Amino acid sequence: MLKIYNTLTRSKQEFTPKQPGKVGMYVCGMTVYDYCHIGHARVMVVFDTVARYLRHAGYQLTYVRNITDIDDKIIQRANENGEAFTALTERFIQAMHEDERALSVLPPDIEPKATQSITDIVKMISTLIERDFAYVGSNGDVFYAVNRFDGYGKLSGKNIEDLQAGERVNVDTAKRDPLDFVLWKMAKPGEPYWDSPWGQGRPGWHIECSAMSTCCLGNHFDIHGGGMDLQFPHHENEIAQSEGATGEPFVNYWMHNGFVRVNEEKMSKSLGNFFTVREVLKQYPRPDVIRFFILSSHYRSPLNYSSEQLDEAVSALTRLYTALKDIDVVDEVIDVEYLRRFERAMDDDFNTPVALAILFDVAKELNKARERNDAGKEASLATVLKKLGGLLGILQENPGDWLKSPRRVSLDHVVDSVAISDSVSVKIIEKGGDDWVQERIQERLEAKKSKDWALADLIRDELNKLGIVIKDRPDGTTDWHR
RNA sequence: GGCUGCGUAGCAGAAUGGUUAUGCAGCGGCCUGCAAAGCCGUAUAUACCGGUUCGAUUCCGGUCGCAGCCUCCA
Repeated sequence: MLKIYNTLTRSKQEFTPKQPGKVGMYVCGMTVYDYCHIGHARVMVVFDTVARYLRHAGYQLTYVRNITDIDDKIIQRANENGEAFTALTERFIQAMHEDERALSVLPPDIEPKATQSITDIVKMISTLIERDFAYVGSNGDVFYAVNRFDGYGKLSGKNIEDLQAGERVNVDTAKRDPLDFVLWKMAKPGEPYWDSPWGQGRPGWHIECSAMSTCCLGNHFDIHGGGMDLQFPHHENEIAQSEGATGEPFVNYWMHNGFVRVNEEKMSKSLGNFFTVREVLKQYPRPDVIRFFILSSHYRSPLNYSSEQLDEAVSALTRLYTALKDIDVVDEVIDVEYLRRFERAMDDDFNTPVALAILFDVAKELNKARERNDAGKEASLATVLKKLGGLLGILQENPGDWLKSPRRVSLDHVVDSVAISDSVSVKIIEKGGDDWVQERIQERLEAKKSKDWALADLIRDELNKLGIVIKDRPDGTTDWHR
């Protein structure tokens, strides 16, 4: 039985979809004016993993993740660049999709864009005005009247009085109440705009998610996710808008992922302490590495970013891929025991650290089977391991290739480029090309044959220095990996 | 200031009212020409102070420390 921690109730609850067997999930996606950073990667990977698991659990899932392609920051950035805002957003949407692919993130089923949902947004605002939840302010902007909505604050655990007490000084006089937020913003000269009953303008940030989610999934759906920081005000406002407009409950389960931190501090645009996905991929080019790093802590916990952590992910994955090496997986999972343990972990609010620990248990038993030459057991355990890895979006590459691929790229002495994915190309270590390695290994085998251990060890040391590890097989051949 | 949440071994990171998490790093052994990988064994922990309990790291209260939201932010 799947349990999900629901921010709304601050507790783990058994998951019961509205309609048996079907799940609707909406996740707040990116505002596309810059490259995705590791914090964005966490959202993508976490909810991709949730989606994979829900499907594994037998649900027919509709996964919606929106794109915010119009807002103040986009307009500002486009102006700075002297380009059309659409050119800017198109470029970064493409970059985002490249990053996703490089992280083995499967595309959501629907990816609505704010600019393509203006009709629905306008319709929802009209309804809110009709139902007296919204009004036109003295400057022509349309605002949501927060005090009209009784449940305001139920998600973030805030109450209106506290919020009013903590108000900032610069009060927008166009609003009736400082807590009110904008639904439709009038365009200033030169700004992009869409026609509406209230004049030419653009949607506020919060309304687009209300409109897009209810349009794609219905007025009332199962899961809504996003980063912790969206709890307030974004998701609180979404509830106010959607429930105000439809009169129905909006979302049953709210899921929020924790932040990525750098030196115990939130990674964010405003602090400027962020690493973009493509930056990190240059050093750790394999999709599995960043995914493993992200999934190695629970999605609600903080995740500290450091190269040590990514190095550990590389080591851990090397162990798993080493276990999988040279085994043909069979079609069907026979070792159901591990699958059940894995499901028990994932059923407990998507406990990926425990799920990963189970992969290591499988690897250990697999290695034992290998030691006693039990090929049948090896194959069946390799099958479970790959299957479980697949549910987490890892371990799907050919183990031999993976182990030989540069997955922790030293930035020193590099020369040649090699394409890793459509967004990333990585430089290979000088003198470290595959052919060169093969030659050195051949030389070492000759030295070994003539029992010139000193030379053999010298060659091995040289290879080690370049990050290449060699392994003499019992049959006299030598294997290697990076 | 108001509201959340957190504090587990060298590091990362789970879990639990009484019994091995797991990975990396360490130590001893097997294997190996020596290694590597793998296997076997092994050490190190629950911020602090009280309370509840036969027993608390786990529940409750307090102290200290950290993070987040309250303003755009995943």
